[in-house]
Amino acid sequence: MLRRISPTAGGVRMAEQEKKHEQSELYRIRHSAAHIMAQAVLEMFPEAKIAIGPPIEDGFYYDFDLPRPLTPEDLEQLERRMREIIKGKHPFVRRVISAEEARRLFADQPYKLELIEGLEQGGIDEHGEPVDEKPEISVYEHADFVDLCRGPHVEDTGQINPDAVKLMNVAGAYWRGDEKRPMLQRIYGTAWRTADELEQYLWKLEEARRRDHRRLGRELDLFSVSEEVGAGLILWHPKGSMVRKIAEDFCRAEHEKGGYEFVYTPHIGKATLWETSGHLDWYQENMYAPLDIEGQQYYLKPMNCPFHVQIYKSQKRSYRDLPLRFAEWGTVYRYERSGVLHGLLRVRGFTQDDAHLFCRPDQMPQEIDRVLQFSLHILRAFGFEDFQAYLATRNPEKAAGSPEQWEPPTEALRQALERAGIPYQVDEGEATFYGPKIDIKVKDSLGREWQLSTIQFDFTLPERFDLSYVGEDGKDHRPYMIHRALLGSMERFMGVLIEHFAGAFPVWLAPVQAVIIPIADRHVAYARQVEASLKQAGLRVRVDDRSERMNAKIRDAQLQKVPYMLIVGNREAEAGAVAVRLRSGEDLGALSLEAFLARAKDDIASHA
RNA sequence: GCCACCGUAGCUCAAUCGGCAGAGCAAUCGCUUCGUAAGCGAUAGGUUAUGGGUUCGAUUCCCAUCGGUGGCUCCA
Repeated sequence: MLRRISPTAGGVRMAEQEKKHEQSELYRIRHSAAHIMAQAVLEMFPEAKIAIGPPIEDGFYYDFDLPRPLTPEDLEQLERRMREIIKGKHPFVRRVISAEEARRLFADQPYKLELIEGLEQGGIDEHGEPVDEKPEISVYEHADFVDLCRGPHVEDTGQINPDAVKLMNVAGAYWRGDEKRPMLQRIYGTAWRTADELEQYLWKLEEARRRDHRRLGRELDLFSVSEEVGAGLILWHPKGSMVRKIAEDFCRAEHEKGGYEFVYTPHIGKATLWETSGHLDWYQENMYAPLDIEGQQYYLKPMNCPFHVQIYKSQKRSYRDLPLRFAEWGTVYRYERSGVLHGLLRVRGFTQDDAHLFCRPDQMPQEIDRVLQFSLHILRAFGFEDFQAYLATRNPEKAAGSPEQWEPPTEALRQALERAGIPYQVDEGEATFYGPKIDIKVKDSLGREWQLSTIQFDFTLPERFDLSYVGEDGKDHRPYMIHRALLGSMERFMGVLIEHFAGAFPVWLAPVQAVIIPIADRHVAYARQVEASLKQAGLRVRVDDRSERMNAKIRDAQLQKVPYMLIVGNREAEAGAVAVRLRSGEDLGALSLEAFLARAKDDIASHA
């Protein structure tokens, strides 16, 4: 899906980039392929109502209102027909027409009529998004198919490579993305310049399937979801827990070095707390029904902030105390509609690496800079190098406080991004109800973007809870508050990590760092000795003492993506050595225990 | 939540038109003791997601519920 993007303050104008993108060959190929597909669909279902069909990242789609659900066989047939149309080399002809004429042309196409309405009035584009100027109405025609469209397209259908087009799948999609409007059938397709590019794209999809954290979660015995426990609730197995624990321990240590203090808070709180915080006003649809405890209503927490605020309020604070940074691996519960749940990436109960920063207004810019840098430091430690930031601004529909109140913090976040020099885009109206925020997305090894860190300014809670500190002047002042999670949630982060590394965690994170493989039973005693000394040195090792052949043990360790396989037989036992095989398949040969340990410690320290 | 598809042994998947539910891997028990990706044999494993209906007969057809997959909407 193409993201709606706004111009950034710094240099690069996104609108221009978008324009350039529209002129690109792939854009025109995909846009044209969408028209050709619509033609094929109309031939199959003359009564079909057509909606919109834009190019998207990696392909295109078109939405239809059809008399019956499409089947995979339909897709094959449509694809064959598309190839025929392509071979016809029909020219695409653009025509600018009046709204009158457009209405006549699309008289039996209600969705098109609605689009024409929007174009005519100006101010609304085909996605229902506001645009500045009133556009002219144009149609593109090829063969016997005419579509309301602003273009651009290829010159004729022959410029599309019939071997580089493929229809992928059918999905439901609301007309104009509005769940109150009709559900249409969306056909997704992909199109490229060459058959080679198509093949590469399909390979990438296959690779993504191979790395799917749900699949690896089962194969590597990391986590599971039990139908009996409930959807969206994660059970962490010992190996997954080990990875998560190491990640958490590392982050805790960094937080302590970074000036944070750890706190623990409960999982439920009284209704009055959530009333004061504003969650019952703004966030109730994501909260679970209250529990009744001796006639009082308690809610399961969807966020940790009100609790941290209470800790702040537990004593009179001086300006000398600030900034205060309270951190907690806080487990929260949020209602998510069943259809959105997805492995570890979208769940109903999750643990945030949460923290709340309380500071004086004059400390604010510095505090934001600091947390931004800290966030990048943590993400880099886990092997992420590519970042993209999003500045989310006030949503007039869903915002506490006045626009004037929002202005300074929004500007502070923007300036912090400028100073940090990471690329960012502005997401208009995407903020939470309590303040503007910066979201940081990382790119994984397949180039996919994942949202992890979030840094959210919060000017409402200090007011709602009447937070104060005593200033130099002896008077009470209102502190600023920043809400932040760096890995985001441990569940989502683990999911991203699994996919990023395809389950082959770097040594420092690997749940089992080395498997010791005795060649025959008589080598088990020596294997145990090796195990003992490596454990002594802090390594996570196991002996595979099953009555299996060495080959089978290597294969199993390999499939479990264990970083080191240490083969021990007569030669090693005599020399006090281990024969080291890496999961890459590389054979390092026999190393003394000391030499192996040095190597392992090196890999661990460098996060390799 | 909505649209489409799906749910058979721990996992991956078979089972013709509605006619006795099967294989590989994993597990268990033996045998085997092996030098860089699967040694051999035997055993066990099922209310075909759950509940209801149609039928002489349902894994197969229908309905409901639960769960999953791909999207939409929403989101850490």
